[in-house]
Amino acid sequence: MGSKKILLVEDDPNFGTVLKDYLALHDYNITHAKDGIEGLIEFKNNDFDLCILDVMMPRKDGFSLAADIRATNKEIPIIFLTAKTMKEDVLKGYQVGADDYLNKPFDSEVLLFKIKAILQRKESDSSKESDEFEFAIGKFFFNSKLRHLSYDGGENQKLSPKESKLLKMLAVHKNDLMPRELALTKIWRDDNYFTSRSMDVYIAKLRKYLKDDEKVEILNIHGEGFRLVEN
Amino acid sequence: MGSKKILLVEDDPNFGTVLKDYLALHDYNITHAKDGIEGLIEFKNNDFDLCILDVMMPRKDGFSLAADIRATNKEIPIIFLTAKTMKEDVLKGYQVGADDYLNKPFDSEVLLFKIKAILQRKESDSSKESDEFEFAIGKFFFNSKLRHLSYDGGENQKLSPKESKLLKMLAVHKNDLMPRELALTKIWRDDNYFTSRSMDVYIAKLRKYLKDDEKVEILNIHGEGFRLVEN
DNA sequence: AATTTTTCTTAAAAAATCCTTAAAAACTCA
DNA sequence: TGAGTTTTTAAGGATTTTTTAAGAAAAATT
Repeated sequence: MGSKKILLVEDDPNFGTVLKDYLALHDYNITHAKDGIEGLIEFKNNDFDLCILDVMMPRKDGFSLAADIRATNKEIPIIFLTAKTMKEDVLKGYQVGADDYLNKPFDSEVLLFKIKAILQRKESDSSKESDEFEFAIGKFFFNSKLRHLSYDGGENQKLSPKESKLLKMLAVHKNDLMPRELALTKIWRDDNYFTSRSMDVYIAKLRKYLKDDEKVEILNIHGEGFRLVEN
Repeated sequence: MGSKKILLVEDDPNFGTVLKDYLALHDYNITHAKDGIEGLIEFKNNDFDLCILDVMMPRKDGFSLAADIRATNKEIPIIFLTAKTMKEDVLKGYQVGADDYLNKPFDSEVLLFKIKAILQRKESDSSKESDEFEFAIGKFFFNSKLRHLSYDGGENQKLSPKESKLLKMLAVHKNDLMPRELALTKIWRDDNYFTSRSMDVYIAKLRKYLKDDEKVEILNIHGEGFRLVEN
C-alpha cells in the first residue's frame, strides 16, 4: 500500500514548511497549499486521505474551506489547527465536521498520533466493503467470504482460509500473472523455502477443486508465479 | 430512537455527579461508575454507545480500563478526561485507541460537541441494528420477541433469551456469514474462550430445534463464524 | 422463605479442520 | 545433462468445533 496522501493548508510559510517536512519524514505524502483557495483547488484535483487545515488564513479561512470540502466529501477526516483557544472556534469546527482539533503550539508527536489514529479508524471502516468476494471462474462460482466454491450440478466445496485467500488472489489476477512473492508476503507473511513449499501444496489442492472444468487451469510460470486461466 | 447510553467513569464524586447531571440534561442516558473496576463491570453488563473515562483513578486507571474495554469491543468510542497535560498520557491514550482527549478543566459545551460529533460518525457507520422480530426460516416461523419457533404440524418450541438472540442474529444474516465475534460481543458481551464454548453449546441447541426441516442448516465456517442456510 | 424450574456456564473428551513439513518424482531451463 | 524448481502425497501436530453432562445461577412458583 502506498503512503497516505495528506492535504496541509497553512498560510504561515515557515511553520507550514517545517510541518510538511516533519510529516513527510514520517512517510506521509504531503501536499502543502498556502491558503484556502489554493487548498480547495488542490482538494478537487487530488484524492486525499486526510486534511489538516489552519483556521486563520487570508482569502478563505479554514472553516469555510472545510465546509466546501464537506460539500463534496462527507467522509474525509479533517483536523483543524488554530492559534487561538477560542471556544467559539472549537464549536464551529465540530459543527463543520472536524475529526480533531489542535491548539498551536502543539506537540508534533501528538499530531502524528492523531493522524495515525484517525487513518487507522478509516482503514478498519473501509477495508470491509472495498474488496470483492464473489468471483466467476469458468463454470464455477467462488465466494471468498463464505469460503465456498460451487457450480451448477456439482456439490459445494468448502475451502480453508488459506485455500480461499490464495484462490481469491489468483481470481483477482485472472488470466494474468499472480507473482509467487505476492501470495507469500500477503498470505503467508513470509517468503522462504518452506512457505513456498506450503504454497505449492495449496496450488495442488486448488487444481483438484477446479478440475471439473477443463477450461479452467492454474498454470505455472517458472520462477515467476502462477496464472489462473479461463479458456 | 432511544437516547444514547454513555458510560462515565470518574472517581471524583462532585465532578462526576455534576457532569452526569449536565449530560443527562442533554438527553443522554448516563451510567456513572466510581472507579475502573466498577466501570468494567458496568461495561460488561450493558450496551453502551460511548465511554468517557477519567485517566487517574484508584484501583484501575483509565488506560487499563480502556484496554479491557477494547479487548471485548474494538468499535466503541472512548473519550479520555485528564487533569494533567502530559504528553506521555496523550500518546498512551491514542495508543490504547482513544477517539478523543480532553484536559481538565474543560468546557462542558466542548465535550457536548465532541460527543455529538463522535456519535454522529458512528451513526452513519453502523445503522445496521435490526429491529425486526419475525422471521421465516425454511418451514419454520420464528418470533424473536415472543421467543418461539413453530411450524405447520409441529409443536411450539419456546426459546430461552440467549437461544432467541442467537437465532435472531443468524436469521438477520440468513445465508450469509454471521461472525462469531459479532454474536459474542453483542450477546455475551465478551469474547473469550469460555463465552465461545457457551455459544457453541447454543448452536448445538438451535441445530436440534431446526432439525425437523432438513433444508435448514447451521453451517460452521472454521475460524470465522456460522451461517444459517436455507436450501 | 423455600422449592422447583429454567437458564446459563464450565468441563472434558472426541471429532473435524487446518497447516506445516518431509520426501520423492517430475519438470524446466541453461 | 544436471542443478534448481515444481508437483504431489502423506504424516504429524496444533487449533477449532462439537457434543454430552454436571453444577451454578437466576427466575418462577408455592
